[in-house]
Amino acid sequence: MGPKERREREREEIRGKILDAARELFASEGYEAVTMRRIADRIEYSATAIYFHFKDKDALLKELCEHDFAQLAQQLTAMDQLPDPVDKLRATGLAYIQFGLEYPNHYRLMFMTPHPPVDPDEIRKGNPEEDAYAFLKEIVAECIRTGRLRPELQDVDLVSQTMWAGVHGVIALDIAKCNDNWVEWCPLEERAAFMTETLIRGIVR
Amino acid sequence: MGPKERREREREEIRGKILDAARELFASEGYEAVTMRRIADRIEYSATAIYFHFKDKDALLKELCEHDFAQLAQQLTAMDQLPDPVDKLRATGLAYIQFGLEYPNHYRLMFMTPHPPVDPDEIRKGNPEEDAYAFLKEIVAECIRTGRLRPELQDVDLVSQTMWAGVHGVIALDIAKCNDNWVEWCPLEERAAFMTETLIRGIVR
DNA sequence: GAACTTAACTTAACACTGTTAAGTAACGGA
DNA sequence: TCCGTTACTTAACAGTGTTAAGTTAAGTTC
Repeated sequence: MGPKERREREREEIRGKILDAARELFASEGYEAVTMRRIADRIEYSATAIYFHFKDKDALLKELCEHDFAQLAQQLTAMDQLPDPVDKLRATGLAYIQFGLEYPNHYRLMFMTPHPPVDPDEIRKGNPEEDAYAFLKEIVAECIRTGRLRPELQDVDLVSQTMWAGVHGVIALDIAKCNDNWVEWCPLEERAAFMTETLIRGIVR
Repeated sequence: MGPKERREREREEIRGKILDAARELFASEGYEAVTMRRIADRIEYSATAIYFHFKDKDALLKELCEHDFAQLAQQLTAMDQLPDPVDKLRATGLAYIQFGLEYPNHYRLMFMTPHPPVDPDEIRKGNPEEDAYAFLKEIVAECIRTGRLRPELQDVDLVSQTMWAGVHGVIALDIAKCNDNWVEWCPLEERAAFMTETLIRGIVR
């Protein structure tokens, strides 16, 4: 169906090129350090060309984050195959920390930087395939349902948010303070393992 | 002793004015949103005048952070009067979260933003009066010494860093995600209490 | 008391940022 | 062939942190 579709495809292609260049630069140097002009240089366009594909720099970031959120959710759902729900919980926590360790700059933008609230229209939560928090909640709910947690723990959100905060604390503190010679840091894997283990010990029956 | 000291005093005075203006603006609007020119406007000086008192914008931030670190340590040490070491640990965790809640913008700069490593010369750690981490370590050490923790837990740093990461996770996630309508957040006090309680239950004998 | 030095500034400017306005060249459809 | 749309470019704007050069007042020295 002719040139109309070809142009659509070309447009999509350069959009992708912009995203790729931005992802690479953001990931290696951080959002603030990267300029529109440098992104444009990478793909041999002028800086203003980007504005024909994205509203502004934040829109670029937002799109990348959405992709990363989905990727995180996908990596976590791999833990769903474990038979024991408490094992699932532990493995999910460790996988979460690993994600942060692997993509620290993405993690910073996703979870350590305040964002404007999401437009209620385009909120599409609850699908564990795309929503890591929904996945976590499902595991916690399963732990409660099968009687693995202390009987007074019935608030799925409270338990989920605390597990999340725990692993977030480990990786976020590491990202912000890894080259801080004030504290003699234990190896990250040790801290990750001990955090998940301690939280789980604190909630299981 | 004459005009020399008066000038020294005057210099100190405007230095303080700059710091006060910067603190107020940083705290209410965040570091990046505040410009040197606006700080200068507040105290009715030109922007360049600031550079006679501080090397650059980062130096301003660094000095403010140092002050805040000391204030945090001071607030935490108030918990030292509690008789029971485990109670101390719990109260310290809650006080830490309260500090973050009270000064979220300071907290962001202190603990959620990567900083260049501290110059080894001017590192002055270990004094619990000024060093919150040293204070935490002392409490954990006391818990271990008095046999309140599980016997296999002998690494003071690992336990301290995990307690820290836990409360950091609660407040850091709240600061970054408080206006995120994706997740239905439990009240912060609930999350704070449950985190400290769960971690403590996970480490006590 | 006049001349000189120094400290504490101010104004002007630089190199950069994200972003927008105005202009241009190529292409598809009538 | 003309026209309008699309996809861009160059030039420019307002704003940033920071520096260079000029100014003014005070203190010091002869």
